Amino acid sequence: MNHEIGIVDVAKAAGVSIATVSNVINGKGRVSGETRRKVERIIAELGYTPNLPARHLKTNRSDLIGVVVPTMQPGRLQDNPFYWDLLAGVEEGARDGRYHVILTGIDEERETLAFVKERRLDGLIVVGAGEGSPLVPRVAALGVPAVFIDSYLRSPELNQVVLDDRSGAHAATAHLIGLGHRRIALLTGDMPPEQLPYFGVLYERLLGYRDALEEAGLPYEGDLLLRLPTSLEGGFEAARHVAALPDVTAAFAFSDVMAMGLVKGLREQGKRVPHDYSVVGFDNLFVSEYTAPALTTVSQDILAKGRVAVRMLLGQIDGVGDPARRIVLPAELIVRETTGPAGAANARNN
Amino acid sequence: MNHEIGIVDVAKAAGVSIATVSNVINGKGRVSGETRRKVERIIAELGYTPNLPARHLKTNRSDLIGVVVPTMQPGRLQDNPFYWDLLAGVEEGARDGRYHVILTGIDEERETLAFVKERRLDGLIVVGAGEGSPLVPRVAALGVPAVFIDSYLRSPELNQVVLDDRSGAHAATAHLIGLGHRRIALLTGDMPPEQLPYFGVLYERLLGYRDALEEAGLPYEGDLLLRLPTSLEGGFEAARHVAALPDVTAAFAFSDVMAMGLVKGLREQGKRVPHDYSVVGFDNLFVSEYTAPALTTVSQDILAKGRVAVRMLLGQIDGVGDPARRIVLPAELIVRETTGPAGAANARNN
DNA sequence: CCAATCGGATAAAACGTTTTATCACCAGTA
DNA sequence: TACTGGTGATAAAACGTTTTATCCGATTGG
Repeated sequence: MNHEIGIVDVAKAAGVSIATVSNVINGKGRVSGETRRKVERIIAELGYTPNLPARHLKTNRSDLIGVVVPTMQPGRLQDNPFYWDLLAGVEEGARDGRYHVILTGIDEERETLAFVKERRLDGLIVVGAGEGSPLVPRVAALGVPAVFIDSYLRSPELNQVVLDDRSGAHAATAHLIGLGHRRIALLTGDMPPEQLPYFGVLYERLLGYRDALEEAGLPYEGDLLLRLPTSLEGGFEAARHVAALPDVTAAFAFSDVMAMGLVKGLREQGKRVPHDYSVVGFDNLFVSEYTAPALTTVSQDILAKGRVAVRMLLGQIDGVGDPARRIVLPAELIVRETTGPAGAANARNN
Repeated sequence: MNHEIGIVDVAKAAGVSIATVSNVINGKGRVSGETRRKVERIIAELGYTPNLPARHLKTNRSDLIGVVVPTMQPGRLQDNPFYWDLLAGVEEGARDGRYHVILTGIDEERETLAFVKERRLDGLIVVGAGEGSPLVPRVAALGVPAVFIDSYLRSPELNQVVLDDRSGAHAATAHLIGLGHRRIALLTGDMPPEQLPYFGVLYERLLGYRDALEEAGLPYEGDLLLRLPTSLEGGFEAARHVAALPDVTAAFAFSDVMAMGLVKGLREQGKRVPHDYSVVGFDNLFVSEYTAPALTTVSQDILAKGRVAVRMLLGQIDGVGDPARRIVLPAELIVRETTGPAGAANARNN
């Protein structure tokens, strides 16, 4: 007799049909104020809670949106405490729309994405799948509303939200140039150059760097690009190379973790920051303000990124919202203590 | 005619009953090798994928496990890049068991947890709900398998996985004592003392600190406890108080972020670490190795925490596994550069 | 006064599975 | 021969919703 109470029990107790109860729950068909109130009272009394799987079977939906992140995708800033904020933004937005978020890390090569169809996911948010990623066509083929974060995909059919990486990198580089630096090393990450466009985020930052050089009439020199992993260790190792490059007085790292590794590495070489070298990072991690010295960096509002993406996705799901577009979020340069005027070291040396 | 193909289509195409198809899918009833192969072939040919909501309706399950985290719970180290690793561990473990993870941040006071029943979640992982939290009885009342992470709940009925905070704190304190420090400031967080036991993690660390003092025959002095927020800012502010405490030569912070704030604050006061003050943190964040100086801290394997928790939960769901227990994971002291012998400053001053 | 409209409610048919009870068949055994 | 037991397969009854088509007044319009 320990039977979960369902819509039929409510109907019976209220003396109405189950269709009416359903209508009350979903606020759909026509039902008089009086019966509505009665049904609602009964629902509360009985403590009825709907059986969502049943509803989902009938409606062919799931009220679930999937967030897909790469588990170990090379070239991503995988060690960053980056995803959490993003996820927090998504989750918050989804919950307002009575959706829930289902998270899954995927293996680029193998993953079949079958669960999307199986579970009848209502939408998908894909993080960090670049232009060349096999994931992109696979997701598109699913026929499910989707939005890509940090992807810079060329197809105008796809919904995207990205940071204005190019402007951010431009601002960072221009800041260094304004301080008198002429040769600025670049820590780009270690993917092969011909693949760089596939990692759109990094490519855009490279473009921003070039923009700023060009604007200042400075040459873009290939030997200033350091291809090392986008990690603390990579940045640390980069210090050796930076120190060996003649006339280089500044470095721009494409992530804060790299920048932190670099600062540490430079110090171990006996170099001081910003006295001997200026350093700029990218991301503005919450710790970047508290490193010593505090890191000059490009800030992005990751939480907002998540919020914007989910809002866009829900719009797609509900059929409202523009057919497809790319939303670009602003990047902001935050000047702290790792950057200073060029020539300080030279002045001392002379 | 654009009809999603279901189990009936497979059955028709294979010339068998739907029951048989169901059996081969689930590997349940008896079905001959021959027909099994035939059905499997048809399934592949037709590209059939099961409709999970339908299955879930029938089986009254969801193959979903929920992860519940506090959104803004006071006293938690909310800014830490902590949750992501935990979640990664959980997700990995769940996926092996064909479960998926549904994430939700909850508002302690308001949240009704209704979605657990509505969606027929198979299990719940609750993070950081202390002994006094209203969440705990609510989860227990749900009657769903659950495991609590970082909770230190007294009830032996509840499944828990925690770090060995007490031993970790003991090791940290003993390390400082071994270096000759006699008065060690403690950055505990800012919850009122009488509520401290509710934040089990912090309380255990306090106990570990006391253990070490007692072992060394040192007094436990209440005025060494600094009640400031468990954040970078809190640690930063603590520096003023630490500097004002007579004869204090070391500090133990209950999180790395606090420790980092403290180091920064001390430096702004003109104090050097570890020359004037030794500092120990807790957590071993991935950045802690790269701060300057590198942080001495207590390390915990957060990924493993997630993995262990989900394994425990799946055991509960499947009915195997011990009825209920508390798993304690080891903590390890990592000595880096923020700790050094006491008396260095005194020696200089004299 | 008849037809048309409308508000309120309902019966019953799905939705795509799993599962229980049953069946047909055959081989061995009494 | 009749019975038992096992193997392979199936028909049909759920599971708890949503939704479509229908119905029954009562009101309105001509």
